[in-house]
Amino acid sequence: MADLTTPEAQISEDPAEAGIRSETREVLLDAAERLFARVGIERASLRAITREAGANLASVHYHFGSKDALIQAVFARRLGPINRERVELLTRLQEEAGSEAVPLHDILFAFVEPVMRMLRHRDPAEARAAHELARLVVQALNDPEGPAREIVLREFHEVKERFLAALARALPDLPREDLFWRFHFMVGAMAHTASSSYMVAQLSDGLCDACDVDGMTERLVAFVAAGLQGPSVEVRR
Amino acid sequence: MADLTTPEAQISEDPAEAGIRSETREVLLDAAERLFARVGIERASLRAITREAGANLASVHYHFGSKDALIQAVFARRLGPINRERVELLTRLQEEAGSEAVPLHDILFAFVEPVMRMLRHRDPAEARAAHELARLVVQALNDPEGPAREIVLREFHEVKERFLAALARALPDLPREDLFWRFHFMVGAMAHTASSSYMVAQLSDGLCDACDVDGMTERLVAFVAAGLQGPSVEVRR
DNA sequence: GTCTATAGGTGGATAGAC
DNA sequence: GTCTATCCACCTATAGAC
Repeated sequence: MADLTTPEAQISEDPAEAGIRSETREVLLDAAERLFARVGIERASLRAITREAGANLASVHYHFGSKDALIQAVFARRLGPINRERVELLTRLQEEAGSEAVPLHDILFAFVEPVMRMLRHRDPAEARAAHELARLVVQALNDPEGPAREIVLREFHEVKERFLAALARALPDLPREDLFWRFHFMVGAMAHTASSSYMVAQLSDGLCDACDVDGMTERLVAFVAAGLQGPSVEVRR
Repeated sequence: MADLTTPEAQISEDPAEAGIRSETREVLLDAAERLFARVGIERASLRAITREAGANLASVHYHFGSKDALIQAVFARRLGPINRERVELLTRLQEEAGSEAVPLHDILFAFVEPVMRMLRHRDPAEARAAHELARLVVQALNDPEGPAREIVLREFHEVKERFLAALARALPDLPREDLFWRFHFMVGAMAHTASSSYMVAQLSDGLCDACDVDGMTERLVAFVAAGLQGPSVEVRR
């Protein structure tokens, strides 16, 4: 992160080697991610990770400083691009809309698309890895003592603010209190879908196809849109 | 579980002692639950649990056989009653409805009420414990190698089947494929709400009150009901 | 930057006295 | 049923040679 001098840059001049991109740091991140998905973050020992990476046990401490820092790096590497893209998509929509509010459906789509694109990956192994990453994020979010929770929340912060503002404009008649609650319900539905969509396949005995990411996305957006637009309830206090 | 002989029964004749219910087994379960919530399941060592319980390290192995068995017992003890009550509430609704379909709102309410009742506990410490239990359940569900996942799924199985059937009757025009997907979205919204409702308070800068469990429940049910009843999307394959 | 060796600690489990 | 003492596997982290 603070690696501004990039002392490795002068080494790999070989074009073939540059194509393979097998720098230890990256290989370690890949291996860690794979193992986190397979056995869980806590249970993935540095010994197992470095073995998987074909690297030395001490290399993790050289490149990251600690296991916790490695964990954080794994999450930051994935979540950064996704959340940046969410914000960029929304920005583009707002530019197109000019002084109008962005349509609800478009906002929701911009929110889920960057995640769903990962799940839709052509390579089944990559798609599976994406599902497991989503699962890891939910796991991290529900582990208050875990080292990844903070990263996930920080990476999500700007997304949350921007999309809440956009939703407030798209749903001008919805009381702010309802907006916050419904945003929360929406995040829950989406997180559970991204992390456990395979469950729908077994729940429906194969009728629903979790690999049909586009269909899943459309259904999810439709469900959430209907929920957001529903009537406000009278809440007696 | 297979404790049919109950060899302890002959011991505590004292009425005062019976009221306190301080049998080691139960004390261990309480202590474990408390520690799981505080530091996470994996990070709660048997040493810390038995210290918290005022019991001996070896007592866990005597009463449960292993740490994994203790973990499973903690979850089973809580989830059993909740899920049994969900089913009972639904059964009662169906008896009242006779040959009619149970109204959607009532079905949803029966689904969430037993969970929300825990969160609404008068004692703030108990209410907090309930939130953390919900968080533990979500955590367990997202940890494929964890010993609690299987228990959670097994305890939920009958609930799932019963409520899916009831929803199918309440929403006769909804294609089955949509029903499965929307049920999944619903579970996600509810799980995230039960486990992380405190986030809404900080998200809304205090405007939303996560302690107002009744208001939260009504909003959640309204959101999900609107989502379930929304129009089916045309999905191109 | 990589690797070996090892320090220093904690974990779950169990044998056997009481 | 309870408790002590102990086994042994495994972990992260680091020092220091190359």
